[in-house]
Amino acid sequence: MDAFFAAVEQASKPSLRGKPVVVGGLGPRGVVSTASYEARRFGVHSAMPTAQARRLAPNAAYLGARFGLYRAVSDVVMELLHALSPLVEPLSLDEAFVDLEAGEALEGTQGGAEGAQEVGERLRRDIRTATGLTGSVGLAGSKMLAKIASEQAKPDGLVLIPVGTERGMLAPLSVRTLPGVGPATAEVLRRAGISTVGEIVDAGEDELLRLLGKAHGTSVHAMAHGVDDRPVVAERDAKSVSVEDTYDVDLTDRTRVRLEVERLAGRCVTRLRAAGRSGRTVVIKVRSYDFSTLTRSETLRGPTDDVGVVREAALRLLDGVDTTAGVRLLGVGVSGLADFTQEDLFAQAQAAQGPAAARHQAHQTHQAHQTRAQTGAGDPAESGRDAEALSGAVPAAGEAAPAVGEPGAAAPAVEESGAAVPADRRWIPGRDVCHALHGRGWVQGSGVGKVTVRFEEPGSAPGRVRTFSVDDPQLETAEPVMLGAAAAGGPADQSPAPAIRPKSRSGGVDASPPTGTSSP
DNA sequence: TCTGGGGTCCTAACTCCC
DNA sequence: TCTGGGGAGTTAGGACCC
Repeated sequence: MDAFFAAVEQASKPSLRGKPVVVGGLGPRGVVSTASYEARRFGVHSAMPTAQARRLAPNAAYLGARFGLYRAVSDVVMELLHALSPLVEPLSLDEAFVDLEAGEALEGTQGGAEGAQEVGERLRRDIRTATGLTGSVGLAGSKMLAKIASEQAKPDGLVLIPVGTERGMLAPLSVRTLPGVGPATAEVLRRAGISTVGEIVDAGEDELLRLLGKAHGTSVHAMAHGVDDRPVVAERDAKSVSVEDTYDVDLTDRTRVRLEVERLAGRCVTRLRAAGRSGRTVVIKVRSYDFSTLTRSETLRGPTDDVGVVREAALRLLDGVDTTAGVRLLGVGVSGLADFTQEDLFAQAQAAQGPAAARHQAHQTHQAHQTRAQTGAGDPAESGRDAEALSGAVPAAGEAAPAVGEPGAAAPAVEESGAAVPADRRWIPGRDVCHALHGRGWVQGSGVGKVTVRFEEPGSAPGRVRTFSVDDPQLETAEPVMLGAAAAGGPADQSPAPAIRPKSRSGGVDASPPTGTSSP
C-alpha cells in the first residue's frame, strides 16, 4: 500500500486530500510513522523526529496513528490476497508476499509474465474498489526481487522483473536496495569501495565474507546475484512479545522507574495471554538520557504467563541497572515462547501420580482462566495478578488503555496539576469524535482548554471547523469509520458507512480481551 | 530542540557438560 | 588430575525491517 497510514487518513478526512499529512508520535520525542507523498516533497520521511518534520513542513496536518482502523483496512486487503493464493506472507499491515503459483489465480489467464501482470492489475483494481486506496504490485521470481519491484512501482503502479534480466537490473542499484543492508553494512561496504550491487558481485564471495562475516556475507553475496530462494511462509509464530515506552521527560526517580517497569510487565503479560502464549525468558530494556541502550535478561525454569512472575523477574533485572543519570525509555519483553506454562507441567506431573485428581485440577485452572477472561473478576486471593493482567482492558486509574485508533503505547497522560486525564477525554489530533448537535468529525487540534473539530467523514464533502471547550459534555470520542466499499457492503450499497469494530487477530494487541493461557 | 514501537536474526563471550 | 574440543544454552549487544 502506498503511504498507507497517511493514505487512510486522507481517505477518512476529505479536507486532507491532496494536502501534506504526517502520521506518527506527536509528543516532544515522537517520530514520523508515515508521510503522505505531498509531505515527502518537503523532505519529511518515516523515522524522522516529528519536531524536525514540523520545521520542514509546518503547514502539514500532524495526526496520531489509528492502528485499529489501519488493521481493519489491512484485513480487507489481506482477504483479497488470500483469494489469489493460500500462500500469503504478511510483512506488516501494508505489505505482503503472495506465491501466485501456489494458488489458482493464474488459471484462466494467458499464463507466464503476462498472466501474472493481468492478476496484478486486477488486484490493484480490487484494492481500490474495496478500500478507495492505491496499492503497488511488484512481480518477480523471488521475494527479494518482488520487493524491489514493488518499491519501484510506488506510487500506484506495477513493475515486473522478467526472468533473465535480474543481474542487469540490480547492478547499478545502491547496495542499500538489498534487504539486510542497512546504514551500518552500507558503511562497511563503502569503506571497502563498494557502493553498488554490481560492485558487490565484482568483489566476490570471499571478500564479502571477510567484510560482513559468514551469515551476512553469504546472504548479501547471493542477493547481489539475484539469488533468493526463501519460500513464502504463510503462518509464522511470534518469537517474542514486548512493550516499551519512551517518556517525554527522562525519569530519574527510582521509585517511578520501578513503577513503570511493573506497569510495562503488566501490559506485556496482557498481550502474551491475549495471544494464548507463555514465555520463559524475561528481558528488560533501559535507554538512558544519552540514548545508550542496555538489555538484561533472565531465563526462568519454565514458561509462564503469570504477571507476578514476570514482574518480579523484571524488577530483579532492574536492580542491577544504574538509572540515576536519567532514563528516557523502558521496556519489558518475554521470549522463548511456548503454548503451555510451568503450571501446566505441574498438572502433568500430578497426572502421572493420579490421573483423576490431575484432571480435576486442570479443569479448575481452566475454569479460573475462563472466568477472568470473560468477567475480569477472579479469585480474591489472586486479585492483584488479575488487576494487572487485565490492565489493558480495564485501565487502572491514571493508565490510559490503548483504545482502538489511538497510539497504543502512550504513557499515561498527566496534566500539570497532577490529575490524570481519562483516555476518552484526550483530544489527540486525528482522533474520531461525535458531537450531539454537529455529528461526526475529527480532532484538528487542542490546547488552552479548547478543542477544534472538523466535521466530516469518509464520503462527505470537506467539512466545517468548530471549537469547543475540552470538557464540553456534548463532545465524545467515537469509533473510526471504515473506508470504501468494505464499509458499505459493496459498491451498490449506499447505506451510511458503519463504524468499525476491528476483528481481533491471533496475537492482536488492542481490542481483544485476555484469553486463557494454554489450557485446551 | 533528534532519534518510536514491535519485532527478527546474527554474533560473541561465556559457562556447563560430556 | 589436567587439558582440550565440541555442543548446547544463556546473556548481551547490534543491525535491520516496517
